Amino acid sequence: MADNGRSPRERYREQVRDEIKAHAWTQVATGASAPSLNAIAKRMGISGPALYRYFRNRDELITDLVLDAYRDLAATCRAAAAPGEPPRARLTEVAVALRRWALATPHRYLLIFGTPVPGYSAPPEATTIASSLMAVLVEAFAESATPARGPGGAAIFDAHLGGHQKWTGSRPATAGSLRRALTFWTRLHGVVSLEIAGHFAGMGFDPGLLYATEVEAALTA
Amino acid sequence: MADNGRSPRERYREQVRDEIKAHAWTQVATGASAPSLNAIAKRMGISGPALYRYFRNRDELITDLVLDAYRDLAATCRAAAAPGEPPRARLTEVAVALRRWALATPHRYLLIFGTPVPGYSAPPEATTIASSLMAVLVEAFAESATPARGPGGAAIFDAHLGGHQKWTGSRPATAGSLRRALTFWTRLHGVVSLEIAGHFAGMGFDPGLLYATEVEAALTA
DNA sequence: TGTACATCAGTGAACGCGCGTTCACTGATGTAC
DNA sequence: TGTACATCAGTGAACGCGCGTTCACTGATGTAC
Repeated sequence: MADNGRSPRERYREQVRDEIKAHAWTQVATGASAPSLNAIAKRMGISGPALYRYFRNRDELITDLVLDAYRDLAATCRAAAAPGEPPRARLTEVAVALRRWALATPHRYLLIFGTPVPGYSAPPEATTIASSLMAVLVEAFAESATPARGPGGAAIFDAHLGGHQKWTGSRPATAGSLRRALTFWTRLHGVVSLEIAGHFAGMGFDPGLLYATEVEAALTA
Repeated sequence: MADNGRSPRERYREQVRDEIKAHAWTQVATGASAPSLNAIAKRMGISGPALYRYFRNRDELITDLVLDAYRDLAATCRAAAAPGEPPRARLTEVAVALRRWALATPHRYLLIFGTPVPGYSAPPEATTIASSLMAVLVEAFAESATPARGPGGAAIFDAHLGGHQKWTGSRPATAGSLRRALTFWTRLHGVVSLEIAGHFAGMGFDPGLLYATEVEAALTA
């Protein structure tokens, strides 16, 4: 809509780039650990080399996909954490949004958090966005009523975390909030990733219910 | 050692099969989502088609790798759960063994629990072995002093689990034990899989310490 | 112990395929005067 | 408004490569008499 000052050519470029990425996603979605330039071109009714006008090479395409996925997930989680509500409700909603996002586009989730794509290494920018995602959790836990200096091991880990807060991005948080955000995150990922990979398939129970239980437990503990 | 009655030819066959699989593993370990028959053959100083004497096709090789990995992991976990000790100690040791196993051969862990190999679907036997793995946890939790009918959501999930115990294999267990085993497992996986995929890389803290904290929390909760 | 035969591991050529990427090119679109 | 030029999207041919898989074959090993 807001084509602010960009030339028609620039707008066209971006449009085609987006189209390429869209095809890349559907390709990844239908099996294929990583998208193939030639296959995308064929789907678009375009010659293979044409894609090199838009992406320097395959890695750059993947990088773009990864960053887009990260950004979208971060935005989704941030949107889910409505600032008005109490922290616990916010965290629950973030958790729900995360699973919904993962189930809607499992390949996207797996591209980020699954087995690393062979021969490809994520750009540093990805880490930055991941941090901003984590920040949503950290902030909520920081506001949380129970600072929850847990017993035993948790205290040790909190102490250990003292010098390692680079990953929250902006303002510092207590070690306890960092730890809670981190373990909250790993617990969500544990359930979601196993569900997506189909490891609950033969077990008969409802993964959504397991998830809800786990989320509640993680927030209560 | 115990070459019980097997003909020399049979022993040779098995030996070569093992060698092929060994090469497949090192290949998977050095990047490559799935092993390539031709590449393996080249490494073995053998022509490509020769492998078809030992595996019907590529899928059969992968299946063998997957099953071997499952079996090895199950055996490792079972061995770690020394029957003499109290359940809590056993569970801790299983957890430690699991992470050790995963870190020693990340590709093996990821082949089982990571992004599914495109175009390949695990054989039903894999599920069976996975169940036997889970049984180790279930048994320990069943013996555990605190049957821990958790508050709220846990009770709901326990009720839900009522009709879905097919995955423990042999003797039935209480829903509470199943649930605890299951969530224990998802929590371990959450940390281990993120660590292996390199998602703690930029964060500076010690993943082992996080893991220990998480294990303790999971057993205390 | 020796010979005849069956088994079967491994070869080399060939199949069709898809991959990423380069190159010199055509032709349309935009820009400057 | 029209012309000259520059930009740049897209093409088609070609590169070398690796993939899984089949086929007819050679030659060694094991088995039966």
